[in-house]
Amino acid sequence: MGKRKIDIKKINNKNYLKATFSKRRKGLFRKATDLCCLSGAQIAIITFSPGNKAFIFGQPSAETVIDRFLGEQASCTTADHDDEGIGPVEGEDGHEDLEANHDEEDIGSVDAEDSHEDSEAHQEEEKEDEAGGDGEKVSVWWDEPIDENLGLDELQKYKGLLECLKENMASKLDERNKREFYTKDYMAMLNSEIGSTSTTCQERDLCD
Amino acid sequence: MGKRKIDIKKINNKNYLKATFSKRRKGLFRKATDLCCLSGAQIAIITFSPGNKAFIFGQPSAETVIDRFLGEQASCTTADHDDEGIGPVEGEDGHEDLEANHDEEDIGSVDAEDSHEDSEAHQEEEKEDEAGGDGEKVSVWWDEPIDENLGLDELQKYKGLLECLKENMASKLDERNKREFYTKDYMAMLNSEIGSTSTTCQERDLCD
DNA sequence: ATCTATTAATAAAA
DNA sequence: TTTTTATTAATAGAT
Repeated sequence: MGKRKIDIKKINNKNYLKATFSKRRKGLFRKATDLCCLSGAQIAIITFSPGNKAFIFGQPSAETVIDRFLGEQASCTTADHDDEGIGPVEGEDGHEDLEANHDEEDIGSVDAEDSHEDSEAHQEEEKEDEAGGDGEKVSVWWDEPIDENLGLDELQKYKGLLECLKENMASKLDERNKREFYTKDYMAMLNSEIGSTSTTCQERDLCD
Repeated sequence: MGKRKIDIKKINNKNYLKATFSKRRKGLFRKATDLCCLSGAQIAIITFSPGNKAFIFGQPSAETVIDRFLGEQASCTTADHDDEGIGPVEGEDGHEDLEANHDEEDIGSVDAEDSHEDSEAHQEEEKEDEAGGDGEKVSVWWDEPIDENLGLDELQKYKGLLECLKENMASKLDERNKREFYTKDYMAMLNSEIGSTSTTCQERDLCD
């Protein structure tokens, strides 16, 4: 879509890569915005740039959608012997496929509510340090500090999420690992300090 | 981008909504594919259609990226008094913003590895029930049963994830809720049956 | 960072 | 429906 067609293959020139990632990441989020506004879909996008920086999109919030996804993943079909999909996500149709395995996506009942939710989909906070801010940009809800999205009411969902994750894992672990997981890790969690606000989890090497 | 420009506002016509969601959801995933291939970024997209069906995109897998996101969220800045971003995600640059608050995204060191990963980004599994399958479509890794992605090795990450979530929540809860959360929910988890493979989590009403 | 030539995505029609 | 076409939208390369 430019002055010349490019191959979709790894870009090695660093400057070109940077420019391309920036442009296309914004384009991706814009597409997600449009899709949310048009259809009322809930979408979360987590992007780790080549430099390992996170860019998050979420409608209504990334956490909300992630929780829903993880919760539904864990809530139902946790059998480990069949090879069909999970299929816990069903609103009102009669299908049973969680993923889009065929073209007819599904829509559900949406024509009952009229068009009155395109405004709440534009709560921008994009801080662009460009010179001439002519103010024609509308608000987006991505690129905001994650803490903003982690309101206390989100915590209620984490409670359920953790339970769901537990169930999901429990069904996958063999007895030995189950025992180890439950006893060691959960007990460690219970016994650990919970008052300090800046405890770190040494799963990643990104914070030192 | 069609024969006529459309407003980006809620579509009420059900058939049009269905067609539009389908087309644009595919377009969104295609854009994500391109961005991954071009830049080597890790991306996860979780989409709940208006009919509450989930469509998942993930490179290398949705779970991988989600885990990374939740882990980094929880691992660092869990203070609840300042209004700046979290900023735990730093690869090698000197920046400190987790979210894209300015245009210069960041890239990192990527020119070391040559272009040899456009092939692994195309493991399609899209089961299209179209008549003339001329086989010119390449593989994608979205739309696959989630169980496929939930290999046992993913479970290792959930262990860390749960710890991180715990830390993240602990710093947010006030003492009363902390006590309740830790004692009630975690103890319930510890005491619950973990052998049955199809336990359900009653957080959602999607599975009955 | 902005502009513009060009390709890519897609709304409406077939 | 799926496919085709007329248009708009996204963006590669240049400024």
